[in-house]
Amino acid sequence: MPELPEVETVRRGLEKILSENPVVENVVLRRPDLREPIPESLPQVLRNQEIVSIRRRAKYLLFETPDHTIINHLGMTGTWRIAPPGSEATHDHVYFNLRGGVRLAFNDPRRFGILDLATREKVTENKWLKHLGVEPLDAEFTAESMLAKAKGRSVPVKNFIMDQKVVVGVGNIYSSEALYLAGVKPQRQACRIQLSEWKSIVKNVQKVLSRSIERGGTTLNDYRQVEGHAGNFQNHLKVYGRTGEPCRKCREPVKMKVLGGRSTYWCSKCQK
DNA sequence: AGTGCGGCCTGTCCGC
DNA sequence: TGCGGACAGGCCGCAC
Repeated sequence: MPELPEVETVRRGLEKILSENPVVENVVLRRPDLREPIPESLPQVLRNQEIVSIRRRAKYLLFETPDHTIINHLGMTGTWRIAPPGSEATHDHVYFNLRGGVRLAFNDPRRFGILDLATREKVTENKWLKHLGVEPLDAEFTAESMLAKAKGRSVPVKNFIMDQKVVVGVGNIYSSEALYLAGVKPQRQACRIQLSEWKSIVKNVQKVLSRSIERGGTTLNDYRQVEGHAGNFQNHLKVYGRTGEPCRKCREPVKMKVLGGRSTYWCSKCQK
């Protein structure tokens, strides 16, 4: 589920809680087999450690102690929440008991999430992080660099901008949304996109991600902010999930087609 | 090397 | 109402 805006929203929620309760007194692993096993050493490594910062890289949350980084991916259905005594839930796989009495719970029904551990000095070599491309909200994400990377790439531009080795954080929802705003058909081959079109795609990827962060992300089913609130950006989606409904600009019914195994939405009149 | 597909899991929804 | 099947926002690894 969660793409960059949802992960960033969760990061901000966790940052608020951890700035007031920074010490993890202990960790409880209730179900350590997520997509890959949670490292057995995690509880002992985190015991009585201070979380000095919580960062985001791509769709990963990075909890940093003085010596270690905890790497967490929400998968499709992962959530963090404050879990007071008595609020235990099915699929609560991990608890962080914070000094001060707050308990954080990681809940993930589909268990596509990731919880991994690295030393801070080796974190960039971690298997989940080492191949990641550029951050879309950073200055290095430019039309010129996308044009260069797309050379020789025949995949649809929509799948290309979802490729985490190219640019991170853009998933199935925001790729369709950004290409709609840019007026570019999602099925066009990446290598055929002109520089002027890349300029619009870059600008609109940044715009849609920023606006979704401002609205606390997109909640379709599972995604929740740490405080339990739904996001709001689902009310601002232009094409995603709107098959057959009128385009908000030209009233043409929105089209849907599976590209690279993922549902893709576009307006056949507004996107060239 | 690049591409496309299967697999990982569970929950929900739709049609019969 | 019950059941089977399709589908869901991610990402890796594998064949071609």
